[in-house]
Amino acid sequence: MSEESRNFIEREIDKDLEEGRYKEVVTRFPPEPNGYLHIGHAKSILLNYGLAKEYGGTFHMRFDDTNPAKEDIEFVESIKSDIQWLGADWGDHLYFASNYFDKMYEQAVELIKKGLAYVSDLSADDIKSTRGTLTEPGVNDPNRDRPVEENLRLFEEMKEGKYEDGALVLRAKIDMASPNINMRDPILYRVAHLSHHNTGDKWCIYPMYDFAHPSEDAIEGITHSICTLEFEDHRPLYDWVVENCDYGSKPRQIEFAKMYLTNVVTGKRYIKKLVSDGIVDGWDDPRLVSIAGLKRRGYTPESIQKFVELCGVSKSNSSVDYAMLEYCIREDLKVTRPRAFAVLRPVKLIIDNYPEGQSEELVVTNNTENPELGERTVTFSRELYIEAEDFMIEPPKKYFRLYPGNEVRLMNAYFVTCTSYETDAEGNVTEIHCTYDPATKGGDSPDGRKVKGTIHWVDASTAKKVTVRLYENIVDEELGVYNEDGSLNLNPNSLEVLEDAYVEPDLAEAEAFDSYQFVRNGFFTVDYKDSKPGAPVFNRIVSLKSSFKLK
RNA sequence: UGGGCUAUCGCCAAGCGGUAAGGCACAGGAUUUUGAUUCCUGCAUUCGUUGGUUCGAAUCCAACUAGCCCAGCCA
Repeated sequence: MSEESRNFIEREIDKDLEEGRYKEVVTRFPPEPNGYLHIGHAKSILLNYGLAKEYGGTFHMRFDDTNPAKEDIEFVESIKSDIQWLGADWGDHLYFASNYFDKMYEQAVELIKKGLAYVSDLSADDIKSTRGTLTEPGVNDPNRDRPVEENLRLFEEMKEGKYEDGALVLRAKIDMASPNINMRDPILYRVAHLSHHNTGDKWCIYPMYDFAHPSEDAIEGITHSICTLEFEDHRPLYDWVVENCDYGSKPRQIEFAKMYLTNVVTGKRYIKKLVSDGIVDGWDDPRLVSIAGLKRRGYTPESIQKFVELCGVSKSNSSVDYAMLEYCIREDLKVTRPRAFAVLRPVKLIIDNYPEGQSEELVVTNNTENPELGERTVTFSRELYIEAEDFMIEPPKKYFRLYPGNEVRLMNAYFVTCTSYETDAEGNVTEIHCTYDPATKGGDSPDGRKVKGTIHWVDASTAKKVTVRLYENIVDEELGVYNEDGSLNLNPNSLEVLEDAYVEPDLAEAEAFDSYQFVRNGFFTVDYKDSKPGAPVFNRIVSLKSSFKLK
């Protein structure tokens, strides 16, 4: 209700529209297909998509595939599906930078004709050494004044494959003394005899980012090219290309700060190593913050959309508290998913005064906050499983769950009073005995008697045994994933597998990605990778905000 | 050190010359058949620092300070 405040990008766009610089808004998300998308990309995707939608404009999906050395078709598909899953719909606006190679080549030729670009035979080392430093200007390339005709001939020969990789490059003629290093005659094209996933062997010269990106934007009629802060220094060059080439449209670049998250591994280098070392089981391991990982962990697109919204957009480097992401998924799942009983660390509860062999059915509400989620029937009988932590032999102060002599409510069922318990040789509780009050069916006492504790349970005669995985973020970034000597510095609690958890029988038939709130245990989803009908694996998406902790 | 950018509560973030929004986190309290949720309440006399302009500044000016980015034939 109070979103009158517009971020700085919206304000810029408003101004552009008012002043008539643009008539519409066209944005794009331009990943290079060289890896998987992570939570940071989600911000860029949703920002670009959201802006287009907000202004009734168009959103383009474009692969910035100008460097075959680093790219792979494998990533094209994964990126597309991640973006689709996130909810950014590009309609039929799917593009590949490589499809513009002809147009870019034409414009490069035009630049040569205008005397704004030249072919250089300097080696990579020479180009580097003549570029100057942060404080000293560079010196002019000896090829700088090569006649236009000769430049044209050489550039065409570059295209025809007459030169080895690295032999020649096309440079823009700008200013070797510019304080902005990007403007010191940047390279526009390099020779690379590489086969491209889209254009095959058609090209052996490829455009550099600084020439390709503004070209792509202009060709597609992008109005607002929104990118991250590190490209701020490139904007003068972006504008130079837009001004000096004739693509028929003039996009403008606006930069925003990347998003970082606390308490997660974001470094691509680390993640790659974790994957290749087999520490995690792929790019979609639920402990990672890749889009695929978050999806497998059970995060919903809606929760990520909300997260991005909540974080906002600015130009100051920031690192968002991971708790914010957890808040968003709780907020979403809380009212959209049914709540069910699951006992993660079971201990048997026997109701001594409940007739042996008897069983009854209880109707319970799936989500007390959202009646639309309906009701279900659960069975109740003499032997149940309850959470081991819901019973203590010697309770501390303020513990109001089960202990000898205490009465609690079995949620949706009856009041029970603990009468005795049994332990094994090590003193672990193996069995708890109690008596129930038949008059309290449903969980209310007709005599108005109150109990302080309510615990959840499953019927031992019908419950299904399942595997539950409790994930933590894989590591505290400050500790580093790997130590300097290469040894692993892994959070020992990053994955805990519980083999003998029990759930209500219906949950054993759950479909992949179904998610549930397990009463007092948090939010879980069925893992699509490992689950089989009748023996699902549940991943914990997020735990509840807090629970009773012993001192 | 040259250039570019940023600095508002533990973490995000509004604010754009008229006297510090909001969210997360946290802490109290109330309700509760999830120690969850919900519901109240509290949480920056102060906006990186120091000066200046002004009746009035987080907002304008100046000088400092700190952090991030740039010297790939990567994007």
